[in-house]
Amino acid sequence: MVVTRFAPSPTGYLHIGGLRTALYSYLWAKKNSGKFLFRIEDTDLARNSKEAVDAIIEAFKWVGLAHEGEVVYQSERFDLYKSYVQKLLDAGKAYKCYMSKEELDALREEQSARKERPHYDGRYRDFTGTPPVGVEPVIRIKAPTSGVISFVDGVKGEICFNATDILDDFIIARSDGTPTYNFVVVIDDALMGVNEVIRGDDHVSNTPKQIILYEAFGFKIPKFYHVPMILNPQGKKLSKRDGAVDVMEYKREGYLPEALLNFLIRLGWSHGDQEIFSFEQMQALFDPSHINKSASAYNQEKLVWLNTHYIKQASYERLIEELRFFDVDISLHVKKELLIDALRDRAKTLVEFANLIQQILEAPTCYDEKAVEKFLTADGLGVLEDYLVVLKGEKSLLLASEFETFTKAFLEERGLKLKDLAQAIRIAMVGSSVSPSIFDVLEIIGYEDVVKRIETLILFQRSSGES
RNA sequence: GACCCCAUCGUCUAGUGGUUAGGACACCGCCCUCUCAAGGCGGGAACGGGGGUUCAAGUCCCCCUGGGGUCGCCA
Repeated sequence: MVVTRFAPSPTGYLHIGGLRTALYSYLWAKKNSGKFLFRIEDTDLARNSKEAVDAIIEAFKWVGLAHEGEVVYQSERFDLYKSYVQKLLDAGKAYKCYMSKEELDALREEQSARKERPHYDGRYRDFTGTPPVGVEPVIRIKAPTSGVISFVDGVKGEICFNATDILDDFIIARSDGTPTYNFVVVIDDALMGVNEVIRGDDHVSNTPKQIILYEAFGFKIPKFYHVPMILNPQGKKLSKRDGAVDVMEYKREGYLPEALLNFLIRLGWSHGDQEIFSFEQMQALFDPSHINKSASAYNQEKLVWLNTHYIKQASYERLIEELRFFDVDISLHVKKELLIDALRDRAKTLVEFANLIQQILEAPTCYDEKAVEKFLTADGLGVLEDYLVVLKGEKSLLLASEFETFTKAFLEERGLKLKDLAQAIRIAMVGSSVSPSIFDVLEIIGYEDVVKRIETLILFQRSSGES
C-alpha cells in the first residue's frame, strides 16, 4: 500500500509550494487506494507556533485535502526519539561530541577561508579521553567516510553522491537532548509506514543523510520524489513580493479552491494536453512520473483563467454560499439566478463578483463623469426623458424579454437604434457605461426601482445643468 | 568555493530517433454586439551554444553557457 505524508514545520502560513507537494502526495495516495498522513514537524521549540499549526490546518480544510488518522506532532514524541538515539549510541553508530558552537564556527570559517566545504572534522568520533567539563555534548552519527550513496528519484532518476563530498558526522541530537530534523524525519516516516515521500527539490541534499540513518536502523528506504521549486515570473525564488504565497490569501482574494488546486497540479505536471482537472480526475490521473524535472515559474494569468472557468461552472448555490464570505448575501433575492448568470462571465474573482453584484443591487450614488459627458448629451437625455414618460405607462413590465420588446418598440417608433438609448439607461441603472445586458439589469432591478433610478438621473442632470 | 539538479514559444507544457515541433495562458486581428465581458474564428511566437553518435537528433553522449538547490545544535 502506498503511504504518503505531508510534514510541514509550523513556522508560518501554508505556502503554495507546500500545498502543491501536499496535493501530489494526497493524489498519489488516493490513486493507489493508499493513505495520506499528516505530521507537524515542530522539534524546534523556539520557532513554531500554535497559530501556524492552525493556519496550516485551516488551509487544508479550505482546499479540501483530508488526511488519514490523527495529526502527529513531533514535539510529543521526544521520548520515542531519545530511545532511538540511544539505540544508535549503544550500537556504536553514534557518539557524543563535545565541541562547542564557538569552536565549530571557527572551524567552519577556517575551512571556507581555504575554500573548502565547511564541515565537522570528526574530532570526537573516536574520542576516549575525559570529556571537557561544563560542555553538554551533541550526538553525532558516524557517517560513512567513503563510497557512493545513490538513490533512484521518482522524478529525477538516479542521483549519486560521493560520501566524502557531502557527508560529515552530522548532529542527530542537540546538546539540550532534542533531536534534529534529519533524524526525526527518518524515525517518523519509518514508524508511520511512509513508503513514498514526495517533497520539495530542496531536500535532495538531505536525502543521502537520511539514507544512512535508514540503513543504520535497518529501516526500509522509501521511494523519493523530489519536485522542483516554484519560481516567480522572473525565474527567481518565489517570495511574498511576487504576490500571494499564503494559501489563505487566495481565499481572501476571491479564488475558488478548485481553481488553485487545478493551477497547482498543472504547474510542473501534465497529462498530455489536458488543462482542466476536476478533483476526481486528479485522483484518477495523477502520476508522479509525469512531474517535470525543471522548475516552473508562477504565472498568475493562468490561475485567473482557471478561476474564471470554475466561476462559470459553479452552481448557483455554491456561488451564493461563496459570496457570503465577501459580505454579499443574495440568497433571498428573487432574481438571484439571473443576477448570477448575468455576471458570472464578467467576474475574474469572487471579489469582483461581489462588487459587480453590489453595483447592480444598490442604486448609484454617483455617475461616471466621462460616461455622462459622452452619452447624456441634450439628445441623449431627451430620449431618456421621453422613454421614462412612456415607461411610466407600462407598470406590468417584469421580464428582460418584456423590457426588450417594449424598448425596441419605443425606439422603432422614433426611428432610433438601441445604441441611442442603451448607455443612458445603463448610466441610470448602475452609474457607469459598463454592465451586463441592460434588459437583464432592468429585470433584476425591477420596474419600480428602474423608474426611480431613471428619475434620479434625470433630476441629477437637470439640476447640474442649471448650476 | 564544493556537491547535486535543470534547460522546447513571454509563461505552463506535449514530445521518449523520422512531427509542417502540438495544446493552454497571455498578446494581436476579425466576427458577434446595447457597453464590458464571455464566446467563435484566425495570427505571430520556441528546441541556449558548440561538438559528436546515427541514413536521420528537440529527442542519445560530451563540453560550454545560463538558471536553481544544498552545504546549521532550521526544517
